[in-house]
Amino acid sequence: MVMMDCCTPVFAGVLDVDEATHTAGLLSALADPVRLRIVSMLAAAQGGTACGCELEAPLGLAQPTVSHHLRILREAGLVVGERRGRWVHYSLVLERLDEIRDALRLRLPEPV
Amino acid sequence: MVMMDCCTPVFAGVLDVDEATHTAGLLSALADPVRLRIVSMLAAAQGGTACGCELEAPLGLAQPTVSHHLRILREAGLVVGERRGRWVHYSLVLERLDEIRDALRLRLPEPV
DNA sequence: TCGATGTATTGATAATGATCGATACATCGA
DNA sequence: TCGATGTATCGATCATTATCAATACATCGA
Repeated sequence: MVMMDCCTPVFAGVLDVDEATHTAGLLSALADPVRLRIVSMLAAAQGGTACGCELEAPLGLAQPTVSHHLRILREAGLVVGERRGRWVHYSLVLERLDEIRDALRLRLPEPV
Repeated sequence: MVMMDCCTPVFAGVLDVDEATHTAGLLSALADPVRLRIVSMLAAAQGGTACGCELEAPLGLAQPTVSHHLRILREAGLVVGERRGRWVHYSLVLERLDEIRDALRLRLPEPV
């Protein structure tokens, strides 16, 4: 059996660098155990909202660390923070989570 | 208006550390522009399969770098590699992608 | 067996990121 | 206005990671 060539490269519909970078940015914001737990805490909280001060103890992390993670989630558009008095109440942006799930729904080519 | 307390912390059903670490590991494997493009290339390739040598040129990366990314995808269970002669043909593990998408489907609490 | 080709590993380097103490900023109650 | 409390930023440190040259390993064709 002669094997001169590998296989025929057909890369139609492949993510370009910009699309891939954008999606990777969203995924990176979620690809951390602490931030996943924050997201699940916000999803489980009454009204889908919690203030940062509530997160430190269950996460077992210092306040600047929690603030750091909330900032990353905020800059990725996964959460929004609304100040109410001394506290900032964070809530999920479900549309952004849906966007991530949609980005992972690959369009496979038709079987030949 | 008196504001002595923040809000009532109710964190039932929150991801524990092990679950969060596992999901974060899967997400980290995808949270890279190069690896997202590799995944989309495999999804678009004939038969859902491509060999590593095909990826270097369109990605514009050196061979060890592509091999590095394929290894990360492989160790995360997102792709499998099958050697055929000199070449290793990689294909997607769609079940693993579904697992990620399912992990991002949050179970929101019932409205009160 | 030998040279060619595809793949994996090693080692080094530069960049990114997680963490926290210290500190500054914002808002409330008194 | 002042002290208390929640939040954000700064600076430093340590760990992780993306990249590639060099090299080793695997397989094919001759």
